[in-house]
Amino acid sequence: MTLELAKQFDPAAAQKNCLELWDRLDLFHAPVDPTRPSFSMVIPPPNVTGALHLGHALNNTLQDILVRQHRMMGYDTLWMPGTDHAGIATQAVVERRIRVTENKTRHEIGREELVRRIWEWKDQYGSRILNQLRGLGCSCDWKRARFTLDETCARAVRQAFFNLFKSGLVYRGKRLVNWDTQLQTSVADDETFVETIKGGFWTFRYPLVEGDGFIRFSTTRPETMLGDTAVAVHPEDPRYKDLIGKMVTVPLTGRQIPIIGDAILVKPEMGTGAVKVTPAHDRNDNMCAQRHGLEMINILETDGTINATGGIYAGLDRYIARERVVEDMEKLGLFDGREDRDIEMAHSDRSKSPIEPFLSDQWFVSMDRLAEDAMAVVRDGKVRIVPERYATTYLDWLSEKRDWCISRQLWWGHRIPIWHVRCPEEILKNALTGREDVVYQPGPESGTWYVCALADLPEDLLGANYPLVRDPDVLDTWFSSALWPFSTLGWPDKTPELARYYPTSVLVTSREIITLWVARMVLFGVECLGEVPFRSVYIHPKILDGFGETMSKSKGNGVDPLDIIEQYGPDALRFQMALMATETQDARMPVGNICPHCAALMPVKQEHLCMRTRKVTCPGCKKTFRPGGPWLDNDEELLTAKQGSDRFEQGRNFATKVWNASRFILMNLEGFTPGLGDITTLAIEDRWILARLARAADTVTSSLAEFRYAEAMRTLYEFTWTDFCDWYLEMAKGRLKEQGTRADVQRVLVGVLDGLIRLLHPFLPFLTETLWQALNEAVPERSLTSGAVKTETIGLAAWPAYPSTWRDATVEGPMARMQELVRFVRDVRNRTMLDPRQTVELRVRSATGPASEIRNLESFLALLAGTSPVVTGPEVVRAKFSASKVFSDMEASIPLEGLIDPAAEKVRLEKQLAERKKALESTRARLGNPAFVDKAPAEVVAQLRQQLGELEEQVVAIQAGLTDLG
RNA sequence: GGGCGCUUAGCUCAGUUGGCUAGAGCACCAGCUCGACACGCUGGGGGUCACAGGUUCGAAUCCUGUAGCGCCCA
Repeated sequence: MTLELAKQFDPAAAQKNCLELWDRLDLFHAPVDPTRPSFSMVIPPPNVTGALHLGHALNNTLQDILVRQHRMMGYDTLWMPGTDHAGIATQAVVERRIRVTENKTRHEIGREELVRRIWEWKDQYGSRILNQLRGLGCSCDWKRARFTLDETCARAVRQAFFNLFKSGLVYRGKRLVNWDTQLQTSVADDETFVETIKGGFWTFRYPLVEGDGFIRFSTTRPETMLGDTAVAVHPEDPRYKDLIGKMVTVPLTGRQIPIIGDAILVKPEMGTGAVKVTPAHDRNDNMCAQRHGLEMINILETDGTINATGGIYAGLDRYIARERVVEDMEKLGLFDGREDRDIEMAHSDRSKSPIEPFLSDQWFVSMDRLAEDAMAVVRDGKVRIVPERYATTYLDWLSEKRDWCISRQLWWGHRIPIWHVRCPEEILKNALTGREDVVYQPGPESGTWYVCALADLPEDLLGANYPLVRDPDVLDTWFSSALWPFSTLGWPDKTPELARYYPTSVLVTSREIITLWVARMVLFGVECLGEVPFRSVYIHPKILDGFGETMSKSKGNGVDPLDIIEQYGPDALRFQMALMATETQDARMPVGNICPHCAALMPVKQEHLCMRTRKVTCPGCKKTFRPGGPWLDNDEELLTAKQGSDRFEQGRNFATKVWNASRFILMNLEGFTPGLGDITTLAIEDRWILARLARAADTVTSSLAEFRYAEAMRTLYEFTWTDFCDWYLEMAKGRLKEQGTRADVQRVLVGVLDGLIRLLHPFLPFLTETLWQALNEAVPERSLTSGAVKTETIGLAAWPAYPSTWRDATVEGPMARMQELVRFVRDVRNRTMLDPRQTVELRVRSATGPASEIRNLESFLALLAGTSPVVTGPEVVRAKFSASKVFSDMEASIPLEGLIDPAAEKVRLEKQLAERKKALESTRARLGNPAFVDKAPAEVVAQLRQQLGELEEQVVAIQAGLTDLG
């Protein structure tokens, strides 16, 4: 019956044991049980080669809390885990390795070999982050784990693309990319770096077609004149206003182009106030061209030489062409000078060569109708976004209806299922008649076709004369991520899982991904299945460091959750994550360096970031170490600090508190018998803790239903620490010694603990499971309510819900009064340094009602405050030289002649008096205001009147106390 | 440039439809090794709720403006 818990909770051992237990019981595997309501979620798939960071810890803790709670509530619960192939990031990592170790580019290695190497890499590191999530306690259905590039997901991608293509929603168009002329490939924005180089700023003139006038403009890239299709001026600029709509001639090509007005592109104060527009070779010009429907002329070959469009300049490198163009313009008398200028220029990370904006063929998804549909489901509440303000982010972005560029010039990813062919249409018709799995659409020139298929097509499908050529590009990673809520469930097959768990219940994610991911999932869910992918979206805050900056390893302000787990345990980490999840959009966490010698925590300062400081001295042990940061090497001499935060102490301390309270209860179960009788016959203190528990359970349940994690966590913290440990447990200490009360106290203690750890389980799974196992052994029958039964794992125990009749307000008043008196006596004891063993005489003047309540709970005043029998009633008088305090409806005093310092006591009372007088004045003023009495609700007025009376009495009482002190 | 958020105790933050004398954790001060817990117990000090207007009987809370900080998207 009794079972002694270890003196200390051991988070690492608990983690290990619980993970084994849950695995053995298959707790996380979703049963697909149609007899129960379902609750399902898909994980935002982390990058397959990534490692757990604090953002993951937050995101996944919040998901796990919901999942565990719903599992306990009896739902058929699925949390679908998995990873994302993260096209660019992953390919870049492997390419970089190959470059470093073998000094080869991907072109030298070849497509097939590179992809093979990336798979190898993925197999090696792909499970790392999932294992880290498991260590965090995430109750994902690991057996169903998916990868965005696996077979199942690939089928979904293929089907979705096919459907979109068939509906005409996929088209091929031109777009500017970052072009690396050396490697002859496009590179992503994050694979470029900006470097300032010395360049020029040339000024030229274009002649007007009509008349003798000119328009002057300046440029840093004269050769792009060959591709100009307009000259832009500000529409309000008085110098040029009248020229808008007129034509000018581009001298070197003879082309006639318009002068247009564009307030976005043109800043009138810059240069001459006129700008040439080269839509095919400049990002801003390109957007301008889209606004005005301008022609886009490409003047470059892929190697950076001028193409045939450039006429006499064709074949020249662009920089040679630049010089020639300037010379030729000068000969024409249209060159007006050159200034030196520093130019911020993008360079390729890999080849270090300057990036050329380059117009290339890309695949797009047409957003118009899809966006409309995706907006509609949020507008009419089929998808609810929490907090609500993020619905605006979502709707604003979708309303731009920017077509989605889905092709990427990469090798790692889902290859676009398009084959290019040039042939007469009859050939296609003949070959494909009757086939449902292949569709084709005309290409840019007559006789060219795009063929899309559900399964790979052989090159010779149309015979040797008409070879099919597979499109080389892969799909944007977000394309496969957008299908995640249903691709993971087996779509396009009609699987039992899909029927059971789609639409999913909730998506938990962060704000920066609303447009990239959330919107696209809705888009595709509605398009592919005709049903939204999730009912709610919860957007959680972002964790920043103590300076309000984004955490990152490269800055050296990043807390690694694995270090936190090691130092404080997974439950402490989760506790803090839950507490940080408030409605705000950022949450700060001051970061510290942990001294590698003595483990003291030293706050990270601005000057420590980004490797700016190489060495610091520990304030504790005076030894030196290196602050945490993106150090490349290991310094043999100087140890590098891990980083942490003292914030996690609260969680660790809380876990310890729960552990110790449980330990106390289990120690005191000698003679325990189950069977708590009628609640209403219990002692007031028992009914009080049950009322508090019922209230806490209710708050936790309703808070979580609204994603108010912090409120739920705080409620449990306060209930546990204050109500249960500070008060109920302390009161129980006396009652456990008395035969009359012992049985009931034991039952209430155990029953409350049982409910408490169930409520805590979603937050602190390891601690609570460990305690649950101990309780199962020591007290199999313990629940406060008949419905709850002992289960093999707390993960399947019933979620607590107590009768509303337990929330008994009539017991809370007397208890609060008793607590106030205890605090008063303790305060007096502290101030007067009374011997703790010496009892004190407490006198309480109050009406007869409160007086009898006080007498009821008198034993606790003796136990907790060390009072001798309390004197209470309306006639009680204060002794001279008393410590006293007035409460709303009572005045307490302790005769202390010779023990207190009258002068100090007077200071205290003066202060109290001032407070009350101030309150009294403002209360009088408010009640004296006829408008208030007239307009405020009656109960507010009545309440204030009562308060006025109390304050008046209090002032009189305090003044009398002062007089008594002489 | 557009959108959004924040400014409450020394620090980090709660404060759900406006209504008791504004709360917590850490830090601080004083005192406690009394068999659950020093990762603890007891008590205490500490705030002009960024600033200026406005609405209201009543504003930390609603509105407008100002200042500062920050996040996201371009």
